[in-house]
Amino acid sequence: MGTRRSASLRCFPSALAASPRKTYLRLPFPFPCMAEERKTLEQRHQMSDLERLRHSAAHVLATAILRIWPEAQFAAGPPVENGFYYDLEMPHRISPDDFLKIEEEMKKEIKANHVFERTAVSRDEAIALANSGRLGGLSERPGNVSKFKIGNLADIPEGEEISLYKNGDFLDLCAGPHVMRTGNIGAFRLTSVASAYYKGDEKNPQLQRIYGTAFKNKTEMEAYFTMLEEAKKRDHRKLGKELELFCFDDDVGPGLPLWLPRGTVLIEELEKLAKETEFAGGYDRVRTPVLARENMYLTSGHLPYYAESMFPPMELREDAKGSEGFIDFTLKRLSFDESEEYLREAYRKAKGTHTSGSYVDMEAEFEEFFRAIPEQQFGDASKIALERLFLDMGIDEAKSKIAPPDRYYLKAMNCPHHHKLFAAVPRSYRDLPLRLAEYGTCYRYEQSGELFGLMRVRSMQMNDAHIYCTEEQFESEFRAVNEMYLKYFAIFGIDKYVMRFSTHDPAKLGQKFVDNSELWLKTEDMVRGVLQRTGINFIEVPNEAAFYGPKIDVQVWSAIGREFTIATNQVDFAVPARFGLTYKDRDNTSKTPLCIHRAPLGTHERFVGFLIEHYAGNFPLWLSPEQVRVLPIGDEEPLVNYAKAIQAELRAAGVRANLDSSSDPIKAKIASAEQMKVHTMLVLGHRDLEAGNVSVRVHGKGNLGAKPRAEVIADLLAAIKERRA
RNA sequence: GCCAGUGUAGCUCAGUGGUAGAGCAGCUGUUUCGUAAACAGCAGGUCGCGGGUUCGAUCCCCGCCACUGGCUCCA
Repeated sequence: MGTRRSASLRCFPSALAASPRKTYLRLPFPFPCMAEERKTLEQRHQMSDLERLRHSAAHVLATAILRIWPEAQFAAGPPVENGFYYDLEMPHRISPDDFLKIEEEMKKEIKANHVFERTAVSRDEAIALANSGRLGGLSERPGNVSKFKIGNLADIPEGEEISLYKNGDFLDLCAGPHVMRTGNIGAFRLTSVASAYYKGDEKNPQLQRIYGTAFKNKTEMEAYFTMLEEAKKRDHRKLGKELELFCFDDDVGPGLPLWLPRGTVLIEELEKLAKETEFAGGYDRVRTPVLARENMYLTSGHLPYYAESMFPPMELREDAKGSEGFIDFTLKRLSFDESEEYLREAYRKAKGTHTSGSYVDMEAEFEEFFRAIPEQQFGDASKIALERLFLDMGIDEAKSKIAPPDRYYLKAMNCPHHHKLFAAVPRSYRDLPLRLAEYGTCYRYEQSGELFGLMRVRSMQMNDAHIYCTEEQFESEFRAVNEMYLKYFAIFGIDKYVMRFSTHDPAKLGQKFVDNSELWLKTEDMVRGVLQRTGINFIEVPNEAAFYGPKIDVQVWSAIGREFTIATNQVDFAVPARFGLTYKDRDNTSKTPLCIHRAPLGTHERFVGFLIEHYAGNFPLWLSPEQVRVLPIGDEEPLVNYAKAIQAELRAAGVRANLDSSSDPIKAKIASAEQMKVHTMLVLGHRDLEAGNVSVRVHGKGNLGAKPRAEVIADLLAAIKERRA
């Protein structure tokens, strides 16, 4: 059996949960930025000038730190999308207060304009230097071995040249490339400290990571920081509070957003858009509950491997302590036919010893145990190990504690429910394609450290649908889905996007991927063909497919150039079979449909978060939480009546129009409307009343002058109907 | 979950080992005004929560919770 990761199900939209922090730190394909992923020589040659410069800046950073803390041990210091970092270990905890001091040392190093000298050494020479503490140091450091460098050396394949780089006194194990001289680093700044595991593995020591950025010159660096300022101003968490869109509350729980009326408007407008689009595309709407019995998730395969990302189950029987379903499932997965009875007993024993522990804890422990045993040796060795581990409790006693549980889980995805709807009615080929759409709310127990405003939440509403179709229908269905994406991009003014098309790894058929080479290749060809023929901007990413079929992650860029992964589109030719979904074909045989998972708007939470940044809170009229505010100048009765009549007319036509009847002066009324980014302000004074006009002021555009009332209202209605930008 | 930082009024933020302030918002008056803020008064806080040190803690220490920046994770 595979590792936990490869065995885990990548059901529906993996990307919905992707951290934007991480996604927008990703370098453009195909250059991987992760230090943990060793770059090939070829990739190193492709390093851009800026990346070289930043990589060199990392060496200068290390040099500076050693001047202050000579005992520091360095691990890896690569360039990343927005700068560079260097990981290090030392007793002193670096804080931003130390930055000034470090930057001063860095400046000296840059001013000295040292050459980056490259030397090739043998592995033995490199190891000797590491043992003397020289690698990642300014001089030899007896007793202070360059331990991380030794670890890095081990990752260099035999036959690859081992090179060192030296700038001034600082000597480092490094494959390069670098700029010519330290003086080529035109501008730099340290930006933050963080922690990171050595080689990205949580079993390794935790290191201090110093982040910085560097540029050719000061002007470019200033532009970068200006962009960051703009991003800060557009931060969806800040705007969400200021514009009264959503909030969080401790008593409700972390990661559970509460939607205020203004934010609810955004979500409902998105729903309206999706409903119209999907209705036109032949979708049927369905509704399913937010929870389901454990058994369904055993069928789908989400339990036990996904359990830790689901909210703990609700148990309807207090005495429920065992999990027959889990045992069945585990046995089925592992094919332990011979030792089935034995394992059952062992597991019951284990359960018995953990009566107070939670199901999830128990399960994790059990699984960890399984993983520890190499596949080939599972037979006898497993029996012995199980026996040792789960020895104490007698079988009878364990049995007596077991009662079949009735356990419910909050749904983490909608697909299993939809599969049940497919199965609810006998299906014929005439019913296909069947497109079931639901904006179902899903609950995922994201780790506390992952939560991030609306971008990573624990309750999320997905713009979800599953399309069940035949292979013959696949192309046109898939094409229609892609066209839907493009339509949405046009509406939201998203002019930069890329579809990351992930395919399977032929070497991992049967392990990471469903073992049906023919179907994979066929489906991938279909997907590739559609992408090519529709002229969609896509890149192909090998080996990253979902286990049950190829997938497409949709990445978009906001107006200020930050990248978000908002949606995933996946082809599933495996799970419908697990659910036994079939339709009767023309030839009276039962066949299993293909399933396309799609959610063009992703989760409404993340999409709204994206839109807040994209529009900087200045939503187009159709989306605007408050489309119109009527502002009478003064509160004399005839004027107020005129204002009320206009508001009523707009409301009757479905426009979100409010009236500011306070006694504030008109300047103050305008100021507060502008502050809330009300799209259109209708200013009414005596002159307007007498002429039957309204004076129009649009947020961000200022006063547009007086126009006849009927004309203004007609214009507003047209702009809303067309979803004008 | 891990590392680090932060937590004072609805919001933005001052502040102190002797139980707290400002601006905006809110409320009540006055003001009746033509495109980003008229004036006055009032009210508003268990200083995140729980322990500890102290004669006394919002301040110092410990634990917890939440948020922020990263790491890990992400069907």
